[in-house]
Amino acid sequence: MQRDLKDRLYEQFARIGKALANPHRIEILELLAQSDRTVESLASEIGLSLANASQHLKTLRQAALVESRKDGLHVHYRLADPGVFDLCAVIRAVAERRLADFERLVQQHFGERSDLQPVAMRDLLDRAKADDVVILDVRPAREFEAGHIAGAISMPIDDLQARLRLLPTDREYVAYCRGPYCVYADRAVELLHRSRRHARRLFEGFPEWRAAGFPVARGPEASASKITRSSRRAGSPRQRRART
Amino acid sequence: MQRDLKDRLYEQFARIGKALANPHRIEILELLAQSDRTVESLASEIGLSLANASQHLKTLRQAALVESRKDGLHVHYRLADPGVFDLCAVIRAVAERRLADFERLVQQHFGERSDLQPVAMRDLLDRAKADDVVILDVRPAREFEAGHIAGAISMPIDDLQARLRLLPTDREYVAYCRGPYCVYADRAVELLHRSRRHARRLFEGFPEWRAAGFPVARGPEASASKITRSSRRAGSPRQRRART
DNA sequence: AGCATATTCAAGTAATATATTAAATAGTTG
DNA sequence: CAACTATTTAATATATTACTTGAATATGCT
Repeated sequence: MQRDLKDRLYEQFARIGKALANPHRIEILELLAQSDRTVESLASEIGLSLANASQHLKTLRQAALVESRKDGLHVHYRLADPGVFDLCAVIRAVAERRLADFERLVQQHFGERSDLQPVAMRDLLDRAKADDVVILDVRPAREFEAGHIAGAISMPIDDLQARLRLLPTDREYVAYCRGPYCVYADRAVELLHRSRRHARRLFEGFPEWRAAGFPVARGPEASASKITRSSRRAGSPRQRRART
Repeated sequence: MQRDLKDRLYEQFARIGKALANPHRIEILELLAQSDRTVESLASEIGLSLANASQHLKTLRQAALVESRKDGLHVHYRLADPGVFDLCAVIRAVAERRLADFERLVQQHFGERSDLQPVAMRDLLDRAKADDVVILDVRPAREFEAGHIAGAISMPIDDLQARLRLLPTDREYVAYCRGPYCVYADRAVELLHRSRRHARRLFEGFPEWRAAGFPVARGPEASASKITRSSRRAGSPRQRRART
């Protein structure tokens, strides 16, 4: 009964599913959720051959999940719709809740992270409004420029060590990166702790922040030199807020 | 850098994606979003051989999207997590917005539906609170029992014609079914219109209602005989509300 | 024009997925 | 226990997918 119609509708849904049926393609989508990228840039970041990356992108384009724009020699790919990130996010959520293998993997590699008391998005928003915290975007500059948490300062993880002296020691820092399983923010927090600064990471990454509808900004700007010392108690970090 | 970890994480995500890479498996998931079902029941509804249905269910179980429970001769399958319906919903949303083929298909088969002015979930909730409308669940009784919109009356589409006389002519009706592309509610509205009753369909279906957090109920109950005639103007349907 | 670079395309192969058929298992009924 | 039903498993043919390699295309630069 209506079999033909149903088959055709579900065939369309499965086009999306098929595009998500490969680990490298999901990784491509999550990278594109940070910023546009060229084929070569995606291939080298993920460790794919150029031809292979190009083929995956073709698959994704045929499923209408990405779009491309030609710019001279380069072809820039981008997500076709904010809903594409939702796809990744829901897959991740289900994997977290349901896949024992996934949980084990996370436990092995991020088990110690709970000691670092990641900050929730809502809490960060409140503290940012109170100008209570310095938000550090530790992703590559290109991704910061494509979109970042409003008020954040670009401090790519590779430059952080060299630029530490720009960061007053009496402020509190929250670092964020690409997502909950990206280690950039962990490394940043580690570096900041080593230099006796108070720092935590945002639990999520920028795409989750944007998807939640929290304030974002675009473009370069906000050099670290703008960070002022704490106006509250010069020389000593303010009391840590209680978090449960 | 951290390639090995990333590969393993994305491999897990892709397990979910692979499970969604087949039209019949997506259809199985959407059916299970209505109610638990046995293998045989799924196979016959979808038009699959038993062995084939069993294999698809095995795939879904290995991706931890469904669980099974043995009951005598039968094995009942159910969604493993509410997030699994979210997967279907997000895929559908992306298909609707991005796939031209899908849009064309919908236009061809449901193009005339906009004439019927489907009711939005929010509007239905408001009107239900005001006891302004009779909500008819036109899915099979089994699905109604597994969960339905709070206050709805079970009126399976196959019985509707025979039970029409139980429905006062001076009330307004909203019929709903499995989802936006299920035709049961369309047929119900058509039958009700033919018998000069005022009726519209809910745009979405029960799983969307539940996922939105609107009030639901379980179990049999609520026979049609409980429907009272309108207390406002006996004999004539009340004025239609303006909808834009 | 000639060369370099970025990307796509085409062909081939290995691996994986799908559906069919037949056989095996497990539980129920008489 | 035999007959029956629901489900799973196994075996197989076919189709699809993933990655590699090498060639083709397209653009920009000198």
